[in-house]
Formats: sequence, C-alpha cells, structure tokens
Amino acid sequence: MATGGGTRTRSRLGLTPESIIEAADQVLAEAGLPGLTMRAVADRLGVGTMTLYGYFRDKDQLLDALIDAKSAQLDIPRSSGPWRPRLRALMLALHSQLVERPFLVALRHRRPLASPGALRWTEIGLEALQEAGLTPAEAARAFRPLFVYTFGHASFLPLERPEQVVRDAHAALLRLPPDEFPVLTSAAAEMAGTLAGQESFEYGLDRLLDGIEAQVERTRGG
Amino acid sequence: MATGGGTRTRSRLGLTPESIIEAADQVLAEAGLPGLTMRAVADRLGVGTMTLYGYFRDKDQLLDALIDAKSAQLDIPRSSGPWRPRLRALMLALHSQLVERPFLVALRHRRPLASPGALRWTEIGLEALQEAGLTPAEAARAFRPLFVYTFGHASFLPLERPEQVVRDAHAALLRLPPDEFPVLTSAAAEMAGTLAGQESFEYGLDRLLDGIEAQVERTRGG
DNA sequence: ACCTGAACACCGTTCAAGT
DNA sequence: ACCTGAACACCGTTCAAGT
Repeated sequence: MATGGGTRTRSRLGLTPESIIEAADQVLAEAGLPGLTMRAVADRLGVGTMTLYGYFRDKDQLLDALIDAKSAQLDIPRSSGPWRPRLRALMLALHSQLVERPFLVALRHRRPLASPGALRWTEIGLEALQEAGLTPAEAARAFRPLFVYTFGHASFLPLERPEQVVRDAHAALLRLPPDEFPVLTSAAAEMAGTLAGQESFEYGLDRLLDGIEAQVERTRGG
Repeated sequence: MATGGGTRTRSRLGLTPESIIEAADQVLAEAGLPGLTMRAVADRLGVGTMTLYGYFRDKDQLLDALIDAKSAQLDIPRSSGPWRPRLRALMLALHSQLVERPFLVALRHRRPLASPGALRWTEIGLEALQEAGLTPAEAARAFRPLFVYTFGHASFLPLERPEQVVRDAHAALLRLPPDEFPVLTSAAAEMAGTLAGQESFEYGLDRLLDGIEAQVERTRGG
C-alpha cells in the first residue's frame, strides 16, 4: 500500500484505500450488504466504477480490508481483576458490538481472517486465560469455543424486526404436531424467546465459562 | 401444495415441488451455493426458467424448501442411556453432517426456520434435557447454546483445502508483531490448528456440557 | 392450467482507450 | 500513472403471450 519511501503519492482524485473503505462502510450502513456493490461505492465517491480496481484487485479484497478496518475500530474493554469476569466482559462487549454491526459477522463467515485488526480481541482473551494458569497452547484451545459461540450467537440473531421474528416463530412452533414434538410445543414461548435478546447469549456464555473454569482448575490441580 | 382432494394433479412436464427441490440439490452438489441459480435448476430439469415460478413464489421460497427437505434427511442417532452422552452423540452427529453439507449452515443464517424437518434435532435434544430433570422451558434455554455452538463451529470451518487454510493462518500469525500479540504469536501453531478439525469442536462441546451439567445439578438441588 | 421467450434492471469484471 | 466508458457474461424476476 505504501509507495516506497516516506511520502505518499496522492491520486488525481484524492483517492486512498482508506477513503474507499470509508465510502464502502457508508454504503453498507445505508444500503446493507446486498446494496454494497462496486458501482454504489464508486458513485458515492463520484468516480467511475473501474477506478476502484486501481486500489483493490477485486471486490473480495475490498471486503477484507473493510472487515479489518472495522474490526480494528471496535472498543475493547481493558478491565483488570480476576480472569473470569474480565473474559466475560470481553465477550459481552464483542457480542454487543457484533449485534450493532451484523455485517461484520456475515463477512467473517467467508474465510478466517488473520489480520491484526481482527485479532486484538483474541489476544486480550488469551492473556486472561494465560493469567488463569493455562499455557498459551491451552489458552488457544479454550478461547476457540468462546469465539465460536459469540460469533455464532450473533450470526443467528434476526437482523430486523426481532420481536416480529419471535412472534412468527412462536406461532410456527405452536403449529407443530404435539405428538411428534411434545417438548417443543410445550415450551414454544421459551424456545421462540431464545431467538432474540441478550439474555440467551449470557446464559450460554456463563455455562461455557463454567466449563472452562472447571477445566482451568483441573489443569492447575494436575 | 396438495390440490384439494386426494389425487395429485401431475403437471404436463411431470414436475412437482419435490422434483424441483431434488434438482436444486443436485445443482448445489455440483456447482456450490454460487452456482445455485434459477436458470441452472431449470436447465437441469430441461424446462424454461420461468416454469419454476409456478411452483415457488421466488428463489427464497425454493431455498427454504430445500433446507427443510435436506434437514429432514439427516440421520438422527436415537441412542438410549444417560442424558449427557446421548446429548453429546446428538450434537456430534449433527456437526459431522453439517460439515458434510456446509451449505445447510450458510442457508440457515438467512433466517430462523421453524419447519418440522429442521426441528427434529431440537426436539430430541430437548427430550434428553428434560429427562435430566429440567422443565421444558429450562430445557429450551439450555439447548440454545448447544445449537448455536454446533452451527457456529461448522460455519467457521474452512470449506476447502482445510490444511492449506491452517498453514496460511499459521504463517499469518507468525508475522504478527510479538510485542503487541505476545500470547498469539507464542501459540501460533495451536491457534491455527483450532481452525479446522473435529477435535476443537469436541473440546468446546465438552466444556459446554460441563456447564450445563452443573446447572442441571444446581436446578435439581434447589 | 401450465408453460415460456423476451425484456428489464441489475451484478462483477475485462478490455481498450483516454488524459 | 491514473482514470474510465463500453461491453461481456451473468443474475432474479415481470410481463405478455403461447398451448
């Protein structure tokens, strides 16, 4: 990206990779993922569509750069204290910011991203687990389910009209044949309720942390 | 779908919703999700593209029907015995079949699906949790994280060339600045290793089951 | 009733050309 | 070096028409 020496060559139109990423982010905010087209980004910048291809090889490259940039902008809580509440606060903060920017989750499904911006969260989480008494390798193993659960939960959250989705699901569950689905139909309201809301995330997070804590104590003991 | 009485009106071309879903599944197997277009499905059936719109209102409807049909075809292990190994076997079987049919995960991200075919797994899981001593409502709460973790893990698995993805991630992690990423760089191999493979799924599943079991015992005790 | 070609309003990207 | 219009090979879907 840098052009050799120290100074940066400014393009005729004042374009930079960063300004293009910024425009893409604005398009995303206004038109959503389906509306994020190369033509729309170029239009917002007032340049020809093909101009973008001088800065990014293709749309995938632009999307990768966008994920990295937006991930790096997320606020990481740097709390102190015991490892478990610290890890809990970290995952809650990550989750709530993923909920606000659902496209980040959708984009990450495309491939694992090992860019610095996207990995700061992981590093902080690993540090907490290491201070709990795990080796770096053990911490890596233990952090993966937290990551998967947090992103997974966010990715199954309804994007729009969550209360409508919950109501529709509730109705659909009640329509199931009770002889084939005895438990599901008798807990239809609670089942539908888990589809949205923060509470269901916290419940699973706490169960996962219970399991990890037990594992930490076993490792320490052995 | 059924036309009034008992007999079914066969179309001029012998088309049924089921035969269209079958064709869509074959296209999916051969060309993947990006190749699954209305034109491709119609071509495979030897009919005009627009003919499909007589059976499904739009592409989304066809996709929903496809998810439901394929979900219903998954093999559910109906083991007996204590609830925990039974639940563990259920999630392992679901996970391994999701890994074989990754598009099922991708399609489910679009919206929550409350069709019978997709909910049989949930019902079996809930029954195990109920036998463990939870009420239907408590079982619903406890099952959600298992569902989220299992689908989430499968959805972050690299679709192709997993060993290549792991190697690339390993190299990328080693390129991070060690002063900013001390734990990550010192556990680069283990971290990259968690991106693929069955083992990382089982580790997290067991931690989650540990947490749920503790919760079950607490509920029983109270 | 069932089926369909043409057409519309989109995509990402290649290519040759402009300054 | 930087930028771009035209064009290509696609999409999903509407519409009017065919049998």
